[in-house]
Amino acid sequence: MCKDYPPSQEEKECSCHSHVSKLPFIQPCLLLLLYEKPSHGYELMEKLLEFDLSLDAATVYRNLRKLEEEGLVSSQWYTQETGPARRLYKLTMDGEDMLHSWVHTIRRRKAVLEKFLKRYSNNFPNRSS
Amino acid sequence: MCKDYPPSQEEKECSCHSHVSKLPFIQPCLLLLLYEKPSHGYELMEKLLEFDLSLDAATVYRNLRKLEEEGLVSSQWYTQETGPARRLYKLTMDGEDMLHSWVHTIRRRKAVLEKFLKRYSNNFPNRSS
DNA sequence: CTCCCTATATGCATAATGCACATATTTACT
DNA sequence: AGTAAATATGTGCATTATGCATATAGGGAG
Repeated sequence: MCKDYPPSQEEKECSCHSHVSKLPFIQPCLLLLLYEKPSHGYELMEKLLEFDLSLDAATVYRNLRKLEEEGLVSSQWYTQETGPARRLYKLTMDGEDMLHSWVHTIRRRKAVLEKFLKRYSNNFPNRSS
Repeated sequence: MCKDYPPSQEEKECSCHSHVSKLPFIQPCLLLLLYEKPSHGYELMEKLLEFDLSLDAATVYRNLRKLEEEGLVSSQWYTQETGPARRLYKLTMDGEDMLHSWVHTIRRRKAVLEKFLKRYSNNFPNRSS
């Protein structure tokens, strides 16, 4: 892994791009969902299904707390409605910058997957669906 | 994570697909490279750069040993040429089946990334490069 | 009164990785 | 000859991330 991961706000990307291969996809998904609408963990857990992400509650809550530690989201308790208290998260400015940064990584990652699939097709032309 | 990961040889895919998000990309890359040509760890380490994968030697060697435990590759010491002995790996029949199985996962993973990027573009139309 | 859904959180075992380090062979340079 | 560097594989250790189980608590349905 390179030294400057996660990418700084100045560079918007790290220099070696090695994290393309270990993309912790839940993080950019949370940032995008929170850009669209402030939300809480339990709701986000369900929305993550749209990105084929597993719905383990512990993982979602811990990732949200981690994003908050990094200053990418902020939270406050919300008890207006019925039911248990919710921790309502919203995206910060740094979080929005990080979202844009992630997009570069994800585009590159997509290109790598395409490269793999093309190379596979070259070896197995009959299986290229 | 679902119970039937990795996918069995019968099903070719697991049922919940949650591993799409945690794709250990080094494994399918090793299988594809070994389909193209039997090789050893040090050489594979360099070829993995083509797929943007970090070149930590320990990770490569340990993944190869793991693939061998699972019966997807086989190895034998090779001392014909000059230099230190090499452990020469080649793909097994099960390994080739697993490679085909991985392709389904990677295609789905690619579709998820495209879904993310499209959703991002909807939110930031000016940034859609 | 109990069960289930909503909502958040912690503890523990497991798995995977990065880095440092160890070892051995051969080549290249001084 | 001596020493550094490239080739080649491997282990040990600390860190990190995850899944699963569990705990807690509010509120609605039967």
